[in-house]
Amino acid sequence: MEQPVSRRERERQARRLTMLEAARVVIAEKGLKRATLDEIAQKAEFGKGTIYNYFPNGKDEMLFAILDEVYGDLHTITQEAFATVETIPFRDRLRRYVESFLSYFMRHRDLFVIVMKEANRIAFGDEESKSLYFKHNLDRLVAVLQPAINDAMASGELKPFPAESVAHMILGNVHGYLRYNCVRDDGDGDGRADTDAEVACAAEFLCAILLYGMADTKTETQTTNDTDGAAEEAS
Amino acid sequence: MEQPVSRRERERQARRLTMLEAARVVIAEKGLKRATLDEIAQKAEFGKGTIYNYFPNGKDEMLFAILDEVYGDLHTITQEAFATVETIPFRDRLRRYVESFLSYFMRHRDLFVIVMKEANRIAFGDEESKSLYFKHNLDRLVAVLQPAINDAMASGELKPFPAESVAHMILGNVHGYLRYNCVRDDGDGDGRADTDAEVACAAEFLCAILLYGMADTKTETQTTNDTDGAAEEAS
Amino acid sequence: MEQPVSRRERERQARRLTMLEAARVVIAEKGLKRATLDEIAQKAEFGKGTIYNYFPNGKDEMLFAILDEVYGDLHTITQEAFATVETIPFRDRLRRYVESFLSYFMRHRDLFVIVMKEANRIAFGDEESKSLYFKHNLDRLVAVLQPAINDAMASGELKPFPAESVAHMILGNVHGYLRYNCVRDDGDGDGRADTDAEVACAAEFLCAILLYGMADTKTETQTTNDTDGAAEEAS
Amino acid sequence: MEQPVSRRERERQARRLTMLEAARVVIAEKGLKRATLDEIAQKAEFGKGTIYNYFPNGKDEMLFAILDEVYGDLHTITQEAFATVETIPFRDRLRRYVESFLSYFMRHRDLFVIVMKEANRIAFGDEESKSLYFKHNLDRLVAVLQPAINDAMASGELKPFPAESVAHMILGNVHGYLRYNCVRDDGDGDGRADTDAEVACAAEFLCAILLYGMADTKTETQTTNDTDGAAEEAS
DNA sequence: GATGAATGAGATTTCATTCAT
DNA sequence: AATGAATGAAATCTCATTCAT
Repeated sequence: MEQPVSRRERERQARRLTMLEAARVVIAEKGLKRATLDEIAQKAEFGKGTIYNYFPNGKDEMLFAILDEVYGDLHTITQEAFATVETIPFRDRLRRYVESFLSYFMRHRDLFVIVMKEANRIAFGDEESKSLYFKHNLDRLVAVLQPAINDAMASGELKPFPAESVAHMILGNVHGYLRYNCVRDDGDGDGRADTDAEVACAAEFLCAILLYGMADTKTETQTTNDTDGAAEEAS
Repeated sequence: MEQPVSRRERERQARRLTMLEAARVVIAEKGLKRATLDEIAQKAEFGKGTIYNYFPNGKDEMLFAILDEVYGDLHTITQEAFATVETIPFRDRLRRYVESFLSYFMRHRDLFVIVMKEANRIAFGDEESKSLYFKHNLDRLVAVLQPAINDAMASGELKPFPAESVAHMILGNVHGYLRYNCVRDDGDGDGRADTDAEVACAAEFLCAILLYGMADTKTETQTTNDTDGAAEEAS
Repeated sequence: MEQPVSRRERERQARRLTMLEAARVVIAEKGLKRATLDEIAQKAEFGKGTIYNYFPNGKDEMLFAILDEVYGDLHTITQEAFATVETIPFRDRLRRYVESFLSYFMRHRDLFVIVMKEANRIAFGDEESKSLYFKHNLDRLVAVLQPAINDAMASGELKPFPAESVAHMILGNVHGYLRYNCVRDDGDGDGRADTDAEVACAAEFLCAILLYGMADTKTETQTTNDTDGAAEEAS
Repeated sequence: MEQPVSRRERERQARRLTMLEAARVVIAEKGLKRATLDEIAQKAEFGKGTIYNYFPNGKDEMLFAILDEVYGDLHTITQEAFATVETIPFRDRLRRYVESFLSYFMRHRDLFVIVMKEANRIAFGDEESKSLYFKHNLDRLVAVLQPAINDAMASGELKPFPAESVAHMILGNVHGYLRYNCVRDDGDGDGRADTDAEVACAAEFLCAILLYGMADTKTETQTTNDTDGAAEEAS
């Protein structure tokens, strides 16, 4: 990361970024299929041939370069929340994590749109190497979450569910909330002002349910025992 | 459904189904874009032109016919679980619902794959009429869930969260679990034998967390109050 | 024409006419190529297959059946004006002829549109048998005009130009006027009221120039001699 | 026309012309509909895609590019004959004009065939923007003729008919003669030798009748008065 | 290294014609 | 005799990729 790079190399990287920026905008707007290399090249202000010098496999390679960045960022966010050895309770870490995650995609809506449009399509597609890419990146996130979850279970802060399933559930709910939110106010360029508050509120809601559930146990305490039983059964 | 239909009409419907069946297989395998009408027609053993007699707008119309069926089924499943006036507790209804929902897609894996591949791509696409289709169908499901949730909140069975958000969260988690499961054992045609047990187990897990959370409140009861506060704040 | 025909045969003819009527409307509106047999069959309220029973060669045969009728009518009109042995001057016959001809197509605008759209296209096309059809029908009209023109030349009423060229020029000018007129007020469904007057006026104009020219010979009588010379040279 | 153009641009124009040349041949032979882009591309020795780079709207755009050239040439011919301020009599201008006009299409038989086949079909078609194209180009020619006709009427050389109708009649007769001629010796590649003489002869004939009519007024001068009356009535 | 013109495989769509009912 | 569902050849148009300049 810190190695000395030639001016030439730095310029090359700058051009790569310009191209990816253009690809991001066009792919987010039209989807991978309808985004044409012509349009990306035009927006990037490079010749079509030049794009191929930087991304020999064309659009696909650009998409994965964009996804690399996204998953890299998410990995960093996840590590910042869970990888450090701190003594703060899991529930606070979770809250902070959910907030960073939501905030990241609220700030990069176009990246989220790209992920939504293309990730599942490719992940469920018949090109195994590509679908493994997503499995692998998801696993990397889970691998960061899992130890923290195990620790919290060991310390009695969390019920003893399968840690991997819990990790997926956390990720799935963040993802799900963003989807819900994107569909909801699709298109209205609402002020960034209330976004932070909105994110905080959403994180509050998600953590509340994930941690304590939606059932009101003050009135029906008799079901608590069943729950614990379930926790031990779950695969 | 029970009205007398002409033989002609019955045959027409049968051919439609044959075509949709072929489309389902091909689209699930290749995704909408890479599925060609030629291949669908070939698999259905009809001429390409015949497909156009039944689906004048081609592949797109076939996709939406398939989705209509899926969303119709999901609506039925949702109504069966929540629309009836019964006195059984919400948590049991939820459990039954989650199980039916999971079971439906476990039995129709290809439909789930199609939904995963195409629904988000279209829902986030720039053709408004099409993206509204998904918003509309999601709203229909929520509309069935919401009254049941409100009732359960009124009776004190559920905490007072915003019912719509709760509904979305339930749907999102079922969806998320299926995604997780599909990615996991993608491709291996494992025996149907343990599927029912697997579904029951997954439903157990999802309901456990959704209803009672992952936090072990026996050891840290002091946070319960925060939770209730959150419930009232959430948008 | 007057032979006894079976009811069966009469009904067959009636259906033929219904079909041609529909074809006329559709072909006039869309042109032969864009007129589909589906649309013609629908408008005629017959099955597509039935059309083929009556016109085994499809659209093309229908077009030629329509043209047969048109050229038949034009032939009749031409004969009515020129084939009878009368002693009225040529200029009066011409005037009457031009008026009938214009009137015919003013009353059957759709037929004229069909002729304009398709006749030249086919006449100049590479299917010899079809282009001969038009040559033949034009020749039939010329064959009626020519003797009358020769007579008028013999009697000194017309200058001695080649009769065939004169015949074509007459037909060409009637045709040209209709074209001009159709392009001019294309689409406005103007009242039929002034149509007769309009036709009379147009006939007057055409005959005036064809017979006496546009040059004002009262002021420049010296050119008259050249003219006669030309008349003898022309092929 | 004389501005310095880059080599690149010159080559682009050359390729455009090669493509149009191929299109001209194929469209003249088969007509617009039966001419396929495949065949045009093959004849031009370019890939199909390349044609679309130069003519994004395909065959149609090529046809109109050809027609643009034709109508441009006709406009030039018309201006050369009538737009200059000269003192030569109208009848001589007309003679020269008719000769140039006929000569142009005799030298470019394929262009005339294209005009005959497609112009009326489109002009009478239901796409208004396209039919207006022909109306507009005809009007441009009339606009050049009309002032010259008005001048000739003012100076007493022509009888006072409506100038616009006279202009259309002139154009219509040239057009009509070409049509007649084309139909007549369709296909025989007769020597160019006698073509000039033929054109001169045809021009002589057309002008003779247009200017002085076909009636022999030496024997029946009594009708002259009627004629002048008609001239003033005509619309 | 940058460029963009050229390419043609491949997809969609139309519709005249056939033929079993 | 009437029908219209089935057919597939044929045409258009797109766009990822190549490669000479």
